[in-house]
Amino acid sequence: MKHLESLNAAQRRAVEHGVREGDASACGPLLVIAGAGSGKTTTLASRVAHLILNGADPGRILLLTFSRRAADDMTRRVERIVASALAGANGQRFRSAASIPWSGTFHATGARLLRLYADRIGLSPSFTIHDREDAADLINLIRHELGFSDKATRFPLKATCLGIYSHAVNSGLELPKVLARQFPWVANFEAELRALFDAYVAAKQASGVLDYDDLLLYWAEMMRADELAADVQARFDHVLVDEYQDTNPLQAAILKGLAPDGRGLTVVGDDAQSIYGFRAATVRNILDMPGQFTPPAAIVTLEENYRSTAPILAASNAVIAFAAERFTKDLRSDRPSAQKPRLVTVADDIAQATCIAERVLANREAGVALKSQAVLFRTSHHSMLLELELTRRNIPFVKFGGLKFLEAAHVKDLIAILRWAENPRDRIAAFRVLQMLPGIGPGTAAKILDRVATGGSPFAPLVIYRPPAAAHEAWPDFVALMESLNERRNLWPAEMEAVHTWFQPHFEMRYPDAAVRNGDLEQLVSLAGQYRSREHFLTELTLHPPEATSDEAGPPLLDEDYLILSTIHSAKGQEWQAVFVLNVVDGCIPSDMSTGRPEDIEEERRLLYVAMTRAKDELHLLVPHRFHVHQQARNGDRHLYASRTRFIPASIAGCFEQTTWPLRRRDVAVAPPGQTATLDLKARVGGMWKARA
DNA sequence: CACGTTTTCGTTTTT
DNA sequence: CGAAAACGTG
Repeated sequence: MKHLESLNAAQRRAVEHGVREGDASACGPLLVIAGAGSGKTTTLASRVAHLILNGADPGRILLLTFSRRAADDMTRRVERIVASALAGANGQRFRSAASIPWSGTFHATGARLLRLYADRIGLSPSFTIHDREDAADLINLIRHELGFSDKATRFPLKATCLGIYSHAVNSGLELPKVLARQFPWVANFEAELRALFDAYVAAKQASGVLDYDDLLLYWAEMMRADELAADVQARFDHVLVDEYQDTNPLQAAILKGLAPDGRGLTVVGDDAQSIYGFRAATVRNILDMPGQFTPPAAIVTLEENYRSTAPILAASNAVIAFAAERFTKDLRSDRPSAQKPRLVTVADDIAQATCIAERVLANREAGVALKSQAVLFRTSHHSMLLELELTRRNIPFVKFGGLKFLEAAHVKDLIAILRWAENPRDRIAAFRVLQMLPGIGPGTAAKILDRVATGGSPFAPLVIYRPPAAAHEAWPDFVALMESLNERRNLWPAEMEAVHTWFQPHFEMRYPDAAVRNGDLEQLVSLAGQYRSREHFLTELTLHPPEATSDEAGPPLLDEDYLILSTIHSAKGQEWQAVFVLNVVDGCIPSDMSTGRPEDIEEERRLLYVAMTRAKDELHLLVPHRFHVHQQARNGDRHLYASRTRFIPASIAGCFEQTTWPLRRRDVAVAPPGQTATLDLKARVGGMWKARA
């Protein structure tokens, strides 16, 4: 068949596993270990297409991916492969027939199934979903109610509490173990935390609300109930999971429930790219997968790298070779190149930004579009200075990761109104909404909330409520809005317009910089038009928040050219011709936050490996010797010195071409590759007086 | 009890 | 430095 011709032998084995001519019904479990750039997406998409072409029903395939983007990408490819395999015949008809209705992240799929089965598991089908911030706010509320916020006790903050809870749920470990392993400094609060979590679960249930972890937890519980489990299993003939190295024990349990005997199960991943340990992901999932079944799952390993040049791959392999545990073999490339990846020493973080801006522009002159170049970094704020420099030079860019659009207070305000209307029991949404009115604070809001009924007309009691004097004027309009939303007097997305109109004056009153923030609201309103219903809009937005932010007002046009800025985590699965990695320095990679335990260090090493293996032709690792500490008084000039990351010791420095920037003829002549660069004092001294932002 | 001002504190990655 | 907690005032 045509779609198999372009695959190599291993890829082909993975694609064809268990499929006989015209019969895809008897596939045993399959594990595909897919090294970076080994054509993983192509292979997985080809397998799905192959299943369909051999009679599998696309509607009975479940495709679990790591992100929404990966899901979309995958389904597009499947459609294309199927269509082209049938070209000339009835390809057009197949294109739509090949779309995969059940594809998405674990969380989104969980939400969808839970809504479907809501009345059978005692959930309201109009449950709303708390994002990280909402969940933390609810925990905080309880933390205060239980009196854990006394100043003397130094009880963990809301985000830490939620982190502990989340880790316990996702890892399936007992609380003491979680505390000992991940949060030793608060281990003495075990009893209090237990009480807090108990009350937190009760509060969520009383509010008709699920948090991210619940989407997995309830799904997993559902798969433990025989009758429901059988029902869900019967929906799917094939279950395929991408990026399996970044799943956690809870997700593994769900998978086991979906395919207890492994029939129709395919998982794909690379243990060397496991970088979500902080979310309780564990490589054990992928390593132990084959042995879960009798007979054990078949294993196919993809080791041919089609992405990077040989020198880039050699350097990446050298970095990962130091990993404490390694399970896959080194990757091979057949793309020779004379150019080694560059290890560029710069004076400080300002020089780093200048260096990249110039190099990016030079590349573009040489014909490499901005879109084919990416700057990667460990943490979101590492790109701050670069963003300033790019803006100064009018170089357009889009930044992935460190999502801020949905976290903006005014955006959350608007969404909270919709969410409260959707689920009148959602306390956190209600709290937020009520306090937007003048004269209403936490106390009054709580009082009002007790009056909101759960029955047929939940907002009716508000009509007769007498608000504090300051809120008197705004009250009738507000109640009218909530009632109209509850009764769905306007169709979606007209509802959104109504909410926006009501919110506008309060918004202007509340935020002194309303003019600046207004664009976000308009964007939100126009975004609403893209969703079929209020529920769909709310769910999608919390589960798949817009992942990119741009330096320009609106989202960049598709045909525009822009540079990619991304956290390494968000760069997963992607590739670019030229890749720049910022701050390849101890304290940044590895982050000084996670140098405590050996496992943390190992994950940071894999992070660098992931960053490096994104590059096709050109890779620059930047090593600033000095950077400004960001936590200081305005105009401060405190800075600290850093040294090259421990993951690139002298013994493998020969894999890189070492340069300094700005490049001087002298440096090129004096420092042969493989030797540590000489200290560039001039650049340092010169850098001292450079204008700072 | 709301709301403005002062003080303290911590500080990644994301569904 | 910025967010969140603590404090003080009307």
